[in-house]
Amino acid sequence: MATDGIPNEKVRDALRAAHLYYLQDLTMEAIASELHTSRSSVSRLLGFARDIGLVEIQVKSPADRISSVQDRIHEQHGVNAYVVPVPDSTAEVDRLERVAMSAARILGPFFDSNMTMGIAWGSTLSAVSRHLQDKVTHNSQIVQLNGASNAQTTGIGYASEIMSRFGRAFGAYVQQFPVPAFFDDPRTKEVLWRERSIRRVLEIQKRMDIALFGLGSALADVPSHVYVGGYLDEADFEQLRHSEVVGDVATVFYRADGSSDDIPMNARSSGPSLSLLSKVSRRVCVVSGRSKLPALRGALAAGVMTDLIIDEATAHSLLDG
Amino acid sequence: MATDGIPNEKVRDALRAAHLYYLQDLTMEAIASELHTSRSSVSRLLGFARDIGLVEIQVKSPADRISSVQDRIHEQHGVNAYVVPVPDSTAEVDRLERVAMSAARILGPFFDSNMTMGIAWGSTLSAVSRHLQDKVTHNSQIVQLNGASNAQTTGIGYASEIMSRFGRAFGAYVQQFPVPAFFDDPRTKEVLWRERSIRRVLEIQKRMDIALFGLGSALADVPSHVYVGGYLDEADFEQLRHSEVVGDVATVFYRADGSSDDIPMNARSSGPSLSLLSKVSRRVCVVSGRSKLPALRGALAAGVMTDLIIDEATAHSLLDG
DNA sequence: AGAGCGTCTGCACATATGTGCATTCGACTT
DNA sequence: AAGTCGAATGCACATATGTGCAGACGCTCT
Repeated sequence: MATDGIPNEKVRDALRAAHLYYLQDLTMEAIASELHTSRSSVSRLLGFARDIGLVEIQVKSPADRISSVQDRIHEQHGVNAYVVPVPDSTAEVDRLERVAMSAARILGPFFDSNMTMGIAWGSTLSAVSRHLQDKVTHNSQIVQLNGASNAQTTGIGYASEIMSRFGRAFGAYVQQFPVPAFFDDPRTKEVLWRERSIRRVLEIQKRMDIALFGLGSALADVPSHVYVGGYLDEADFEQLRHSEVVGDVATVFYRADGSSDDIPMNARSSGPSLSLLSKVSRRVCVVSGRSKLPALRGALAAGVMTDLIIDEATAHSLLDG
Repeated sequence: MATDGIPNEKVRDALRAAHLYYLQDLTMEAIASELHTSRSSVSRLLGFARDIGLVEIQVKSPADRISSVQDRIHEQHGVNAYVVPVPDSTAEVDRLERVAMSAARILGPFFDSNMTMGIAWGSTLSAVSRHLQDKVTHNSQIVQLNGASNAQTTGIGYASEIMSRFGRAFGAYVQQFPVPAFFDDPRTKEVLWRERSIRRVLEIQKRMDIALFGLGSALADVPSHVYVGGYLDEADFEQLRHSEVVGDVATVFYRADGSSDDIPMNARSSGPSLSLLSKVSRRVCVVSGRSKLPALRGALAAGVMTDLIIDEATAHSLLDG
């Protein structure tokens, strides 16, 4: 069942309240008397209705796009841009939070029944997962794009929490990917990739309709989760520097020109190769913060995304540079 | 221009405010400081944003339809039903008002650029027109379905006000139909229908993508606008009674079984014949109040509508009877 | 029956939002 | 330059909405 343990009656009331409030502009007071309950209950009921996704609010830019920034990004880089307004003064953390919230809202309409969405993991995705609006879908699934365990931990807690938040929000089946983020030996990966249990996941990945990911910025001042979680050692870093890596998508690395060939680390990565990724019809990238700029430029050069959700300041920098 | 005399800057701010408020859940206070203005201005800005249709709020019934009423109506009568929740105790006038408000909201998504919508006129349509949400469309038009003038007045004020409200809300071109609601002599109609200026309108009607109308209930306790506005005289009423008429759509009459042949009054009516109307792909009917029930049954029998927007009580009566 | 537990309710209060009004600002007229 | 008008602003107040809390209610378990 999609409607877990929630009494059907409550949903019915919530639906009715939402209808009266949002479609008929009644005040909560009026709705309360109509439902024979107190105003405060109505307030809570409406909150519930929003939570379970009975109410969808869209903000549409008028046909004559105000935010020409989005258009210019589209022209220059061929991706659909969603520029999230955030004042420059905002702290980096808040900025990510706000971009993530918008991303979660934008994502809603993208995902629907009978679809498969692949998601990476990291601080960006974690933030997005915390702001997802519920939306009922059927026969849909969420699949993890790259492994999360490392020498220290299984990484289960972090990555799988992201996964399950997505699964819960959409009522989708969640397919974990229980492999390490990076293998010590590329041959291990090759062997493991032949296992049926793994191939099943790889097959699902291959059929996904949407991919959702943030960007890792290898050597930026604000290192991404992959770079501080004990996934890589000093030798690995040295190797990345030597390969002139500027960023990664789902633990697959690339250079400033978008190329990702002959980067030894990729043979050890559990993530989907960029060429495989680019077969997905919709590839949504969420970026927040100027420190991601080099990684973003590389990712754009690689043509890794079709849709970009980005904060205002970084969007401007992207165009200025 | 679609964006009349509104300074572009205001729209930009409104869009930004809407984004921050609806998509990032900021408080108006926070938005005010971000836009360097006062909280009250933000409140007004958001109101403006809603007015010009930057914000769209949808209430979606979950897949497992709560309101089985809609489904049952669909099964029994083959039309898409939208049941508007209204308590039974509500006065007839308020009821119409609330149904109209919901209708206006439901209508929004139906109409888009490059479309033509034909509309009737009457108290129901008038109410709907007063609650329309703005929506920017291009190359779209609104066409009047039936004439509005009578022996006393040209009817211009009333009908054309409805028309122009629709036109304004959608930024659509408005095509009036400057003929009497009923001709005294059917031959006058025949002759006039050959005039090029009239044929032009008839051509537009023929190509419309949506038709929107209420129902007239001929002999009900609450007579419709047509029946009190001096459009018909006592002889006409007698004739209608004799023809066993139960209602009308855009001044075209029909019987309880849905038939409309051999009703003399129809030869004098300026409205589109039911057979012509039924060629329109989407035909939306708005009904409020139990007194419309006989007219509604007849209209359903005639298969005149594809979508029905109706108040709860009347919907129940429809199923019960 | 009665204790234990979690959920739901309405109250009272804390916040957040809407709006009349007087004032200011700018564009345009005389 | 002064005058006129309308739009835009912020203040103060009126409404509307959100939420902590204590009590009520309906369970289960003993």
